[in-house]
This record gives sequence, C-alpha cells and structure tokens, in this order.
Amino acid sequence: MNQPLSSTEENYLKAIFKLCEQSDKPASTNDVALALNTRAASVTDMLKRLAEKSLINYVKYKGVTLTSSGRTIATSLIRKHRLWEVFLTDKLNFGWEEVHEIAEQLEHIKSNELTNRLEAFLNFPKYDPHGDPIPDSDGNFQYRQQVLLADVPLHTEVIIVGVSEHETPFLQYLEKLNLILGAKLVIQESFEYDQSILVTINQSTTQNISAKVAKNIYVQKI
Amino acid sequence: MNQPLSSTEENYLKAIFKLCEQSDKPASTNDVALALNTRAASVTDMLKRLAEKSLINYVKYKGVTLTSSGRTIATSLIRKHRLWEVFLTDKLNFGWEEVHEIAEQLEHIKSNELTNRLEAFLNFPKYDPHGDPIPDSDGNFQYRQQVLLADVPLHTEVIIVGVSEHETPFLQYLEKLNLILGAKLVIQESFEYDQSILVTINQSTTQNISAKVAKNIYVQKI
DNA sequence: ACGTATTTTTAGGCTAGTCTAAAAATATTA
DNA sequence: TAATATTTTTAGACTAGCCTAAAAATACGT
Ligand SMILES: [Mn+2]
Ligand SMILES: [Mn+2]
Ligand SMILES: [Mn+2]
Ligand SMILES: [Mn+2]
Repeated sequence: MNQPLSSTEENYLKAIFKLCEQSDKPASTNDVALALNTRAASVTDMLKRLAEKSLINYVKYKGVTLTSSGRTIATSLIRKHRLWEVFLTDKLNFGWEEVHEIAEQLEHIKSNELTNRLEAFLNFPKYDPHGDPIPDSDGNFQYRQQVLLADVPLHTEVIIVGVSEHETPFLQYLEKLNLILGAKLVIQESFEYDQSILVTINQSTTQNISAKVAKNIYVQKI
Repeated sequence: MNQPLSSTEENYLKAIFKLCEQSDKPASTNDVALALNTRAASVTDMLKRLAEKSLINYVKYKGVTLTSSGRTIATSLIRKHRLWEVFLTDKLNFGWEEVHEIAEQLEHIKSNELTNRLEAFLNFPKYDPHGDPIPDSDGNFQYRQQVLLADVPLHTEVIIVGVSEHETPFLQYLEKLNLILGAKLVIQESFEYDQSILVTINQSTTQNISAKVAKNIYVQKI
C-alpha cells in the first residue's frame, strides 16, 4: 500500500477537492466528469479505485468526498501548483496568463524536499500570481476575505486581490484592461440593461466592464 | 501526426541516444532493455511503435539508431535534464548526488519557452553539476577533451571535470573523499596489486583510490 | 560447416485508463 | 403516485505498456 499515485489519480483528487471546497457537499459523478473533461463512466471506474485506496468516501449514486489522506494529497498538489506559478512569474518572468498550463505539469513532480526548498527560494509566498492562497506544508490555507467585484456597491474603493478563472484568454483580456492584481477600483455606475459596470482604475482611466468579467474578479475593500 | 510523446517513449529515445553516442553503432534490443530496466520483448514492442513514428531507424535483429527527429527530441530531453540539475544545485542548494532523480521527472515537462527561460535564468550554463555538457537549443553539445583518472600517468597535475556515473552512493562517496568538480589531483603511485592509485588532492591530503572509482572520474590536464 | 549458445522476436496475457451503449437507480413532474 | 427525465452504473471493447514463455534468427566454437 501507499505506492505513489499516477498523475491521473492525482488530478481526480484535486478536482474533487475543488468541487467540495465551497459547498462542502459531496461532488457528483457528472461534476467530476465535467471538471476533468472526461466521461461519467470513466469517473465511476476511477472512484472505485480511489475508494479502494481509502483516498475518497464514495457511496454509489450519492457522490464523493475526500478522506483526510485524500485531502492531504490534494492540498499538496495545490501547494506545488501555486508555488511553481510564483516561480514562473517571479523568477522566469512569465505572464500570469502563461503559467497555469505549465504548473499543471509541474505539480506532479514528486519530492517534498523540492517543494519545501522551492518555497524557501521564493521567500515563502502566501499567494500565487492569481491571488490564490498557497497552503503551508501542513495543508493549511490562509483564506482572504474577499468579494466579487460584481457585488460591490457604488463608490466604494476596492483593490483587486484575485480572479476566479485561470484561462489564458480571460487573463490576457484583464491585462489589456489594466485589471491586474493590486489595481484600485471604484465603481462609478451600474447599468441595469446588461449588468455591466463603469469603474475607475487606479484613479486614472475609466472603463466599462461586463457582468461576466465582474463576476470573475475578487476584490477587497480598503 | 506529431502528437506529444509519452514519458515512456521519451525515455526510450534518450536511452538509445546515449547508447549510440559513443560507439555510433546501432544499439541492440538487449542493451536498451538493460538501460531501461525492462525486458527485451517490451523493447521490441516499443521499437516498432517508435519506428512507425519515424523517430528511429529499426531493422529487425540488426538494432536501432535515432533518426534526426528522434535525435532532436533526445537532445532536448538531455538539455532539460541538465538545466534542471543546475537549477537544483545552484538555486535550491541540493547536493550533486540528489538532483538526478528529480531531474528525471523534470526533463519531461513540455514547454520550450520554459526551457529557454530557465537557461537564461541560470546564465546559460555550459556544464551540469556532474560536468556533463548542456546542449544548446539546437541540440549541439560542446564536448570537452577529457580522460579517465585511471588513464593518467604518474605525477601529472589534473583537475576533476566530470563523472561517468550519477548514482547517489557513488557521488556521496566522492564527496566524502573530497573528489568534487574542480579538485586538483596528482597521482603519486599506482599499485599493480589491485590497480588502485595514490593521489594527492588539492596539494593537501593524500588518498588511496580504487580502480573502480578512478574509472568513473574524468579529468583534464592543466 | 555444423551444432550449440545467445539474442531477438512472436504469441498471448495482464493492468490502468479510456470510451460508447445499455441498464439501473434516482429525481422530477403531472 | 405513476410516468417521464436525468443521472449514474454496468457491460464490453479499445490502447499503451508491460510481462513470461516459446519460437525464430543470428553468432560462435570446434
Ligand atoms: Mn493555476
Ligand atoms: Mn493560480
Ligand atoms: Mn542526471
Ligand atoms: Mn548530470
């Protein structure tokens, strides 16, 4: 027992973690299939194997949650993913829209010593380039209190602290609009018609932002 | 066609490259099996598939060599392996005996941009922590003229530039004896009895070195 | 050159992981 | 609550990669 997991098995654990993270309810077979871009039948297959290894709690037709050893592995993957993303942006000067795909590969490198030394080399960062918290070596996250830009009232000054989507086109688009981590925003107007909002960015330019974008940006009041 | 290769396929190409590097003759099925710690039947299987993809020249019963596209992939793997080894020693302070295993994983990360930026970040190193040359992005090696310590005549001053084995115990042993890259050696005596030699290290200590060790250390006259 | 030893390939089977199609269970709606 | 819709599981098949055992090809010694 306790032989190293395949990248595939690791990806299932990570997906289940993320699906259960918010709601705390079990994840459905279909949700997992959707998250991993695979089919429900393949998921059922894998759930049986992961349950066999005591990494998940799986009840037929009732969904899946992680056991504590499953959660340990999942958080370690997220930790590695986010630390590598910091490495790629801070040390190799990649843009925040380029790092996710490479980190998807790097997160599967197996060496705790490597992870810990990388963390030290990066000066123990607490957040990744997208503003997501980096768990410590015990798997504890430092969650930040944050709200969606879409839920912020008018005339409140806020600062961008994160995004809820990591896909390249979205991040490139934000970059273009100067909507990067740390940017200061004030909502000037909200349009009923299409739920878009008018925001002032860094006390200089003023931009119209679609509802879709506003729902994917996390901000903090200052 | 030209879909990305699996790590397994990449490892076969790397092994074939190394087997053909010195001798220039085709590698035998058994040699490949030995190098990859697998069975001859599995090798035959894979050789058929790699030949199908035009990555190797394979003639039944006659052995295998790389095609030029096979060689491109193999050298890219070696390039990545050695650059990561430099990263691990120079930036993360790993010992030269700890890096090989981790680099075996890292060499399969797919991103040319990553490799090239890593190379720049490391200031374009020409040799890895074991003294092996790092090919450039076109796959060209800068070979060094070097001889085995075992073949050096008495009383010649030489400097350690490389090792021909990367296994942890061997490298740890060298470390213990202060036989690290850059150490200056002079052979004082050679013993017929067991082919061991007596060497002065860095003009200070004098050590007896077994024939086995002396055959795995590369040196340069100075 | 011929018989023996070695090397290599073939044959057939195994596991992990994937898929589609069909069956079974659960949820929804009238 | 009974019919229908949705979700999930099962059944069966496929590929990559690996294995052992047997057959075929090649190399070697006398
Ligand atoms: Mn990411
Ligand atoms: Mn991220
Ligand atoms: Mn190495
Ligand atoms: Mn090396």
